[in-house]
Amino acid sequence: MIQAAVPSVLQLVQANSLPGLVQAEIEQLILRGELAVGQRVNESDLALRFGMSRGPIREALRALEESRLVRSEKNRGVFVREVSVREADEIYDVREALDQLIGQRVAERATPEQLRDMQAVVAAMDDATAVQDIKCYHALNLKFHDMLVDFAGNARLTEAYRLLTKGLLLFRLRGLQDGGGFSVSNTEHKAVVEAIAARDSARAGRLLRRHAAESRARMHKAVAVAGAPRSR
Amino acid sequence: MIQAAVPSVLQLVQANSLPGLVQAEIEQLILRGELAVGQRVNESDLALRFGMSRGPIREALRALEESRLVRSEKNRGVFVREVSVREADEIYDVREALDQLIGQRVAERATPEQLRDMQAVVAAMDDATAVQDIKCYHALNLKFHDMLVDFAGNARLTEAYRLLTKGLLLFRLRGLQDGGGFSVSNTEHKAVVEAIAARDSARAGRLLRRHAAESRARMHKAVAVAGAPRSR
DNA sequence: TGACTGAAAATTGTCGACAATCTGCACTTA
DNA sequence: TAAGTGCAGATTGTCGACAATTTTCAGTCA
Repeated sequence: MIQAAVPSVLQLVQANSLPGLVQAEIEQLILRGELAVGQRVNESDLALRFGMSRGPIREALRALEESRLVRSEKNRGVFVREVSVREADEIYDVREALDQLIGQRVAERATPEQLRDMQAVVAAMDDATAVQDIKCYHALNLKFHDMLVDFAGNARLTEAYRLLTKGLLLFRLRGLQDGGGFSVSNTEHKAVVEAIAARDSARAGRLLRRHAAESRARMHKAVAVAGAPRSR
Repeated sequence: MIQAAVPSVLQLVQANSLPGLVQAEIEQLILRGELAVGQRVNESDLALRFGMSRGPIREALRALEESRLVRSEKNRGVFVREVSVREADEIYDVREALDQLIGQRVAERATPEQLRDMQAVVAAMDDATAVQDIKCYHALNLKFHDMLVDFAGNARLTEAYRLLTKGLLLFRLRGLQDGGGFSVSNTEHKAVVEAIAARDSARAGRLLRRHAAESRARMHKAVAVAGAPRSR
């Protein structure tokens, strides 16, 4: 059981397939911005980089295409997907609906331990705000929402939500940072956690939806400030 | 433009990649039940069947795995996914949230022509009900919901919704038909279309969500009647 | 100078082959 | 008879090679 908690590399390789592993690897490359948005992804390069043939790479890229992180043009290769403002807006529209559901379910189902975990992360974000450590804050913010969707206890919901989140991450890679207020954001987090602690399902849902809406508004503001970059 | 509306086979093959084509083909095989739920999918067989090597087949299967229509076990092959009652329930939970959003957006955005299309389908379902043509009714029902999500005008929403719908389709393939009432279902459809026609966004959303909830209840009823089949 | 042509290079798409692994079955043994 | 063992066949995982296509770029001509 202790071993299962921290699987060895051997176990990882044995359990997961090679294409699955490189899929995760390439995904990180994209999400960390090491593969630029819009850039073409060269199969041979990746094969060389990971020390394998192009077969597994192609399989991984097909999977990534299905999860909309890359798009593929016949005979021209696959490209890191560019997410437009319009598409980010669409994503937010869906995300608001899902966040409401998440808030409700977490309020209904979160264990006391999970509740403590959430409060801890929110407190950590307060600390990060105090020192103006924006990078740390962002990491914690991602973690917070990841926890929430996990604690909602619905695998399909998690899956759908993560898909959307990746799309948004991809959008942010296009260069615009969050528009100002990140202490504001944590105030919203606190209100959500409070509602969850009070087991007020409806309120938690409403607040988390509103949080998503505010986040979307901040995105729009950032876009406007950035001089309305190419709107496609 | 006329050609674009009905693309020739040649154009299809030129535009879409081979793996993409067989992906769609295999998906149909699964959704039409020709590949039994839980069954192992043999790569060589498929390669032979489609007259190509295993490479493109494997790529297609990876994509299908990402869209959760199959699962893959290392060195053992890929299997048509079995969707449990529990998972179907999870899907419905998400679907309710999305249906509400769909109802709202369609009420806001549907063109008069689209409205007429919806009314026509609902009328056709009435006809199917009159003749007790359950097969036709189901096809129309799928079409109706497909139209709705399209008319909501949000590509990401469409994508997420279709993913869930496929999961539900897969669940139904496990053998249980809808529990009774299918004229009841169309009454709900009519109410939704009415709200849309009245441009009452909130009501359309509420009604479509309720319709999903009723559908879920019918599913549960059918499962209970079918003697609580293995719950995994 | 600028646009066009065409060959060379690079890249993707597909295939067949072989290694690694699993499955089924006959055989052995207690 | 029942459990275990080991071999043969089937199946998946990966690779290197070649065909098809696109891209690049030098050379040509108006």
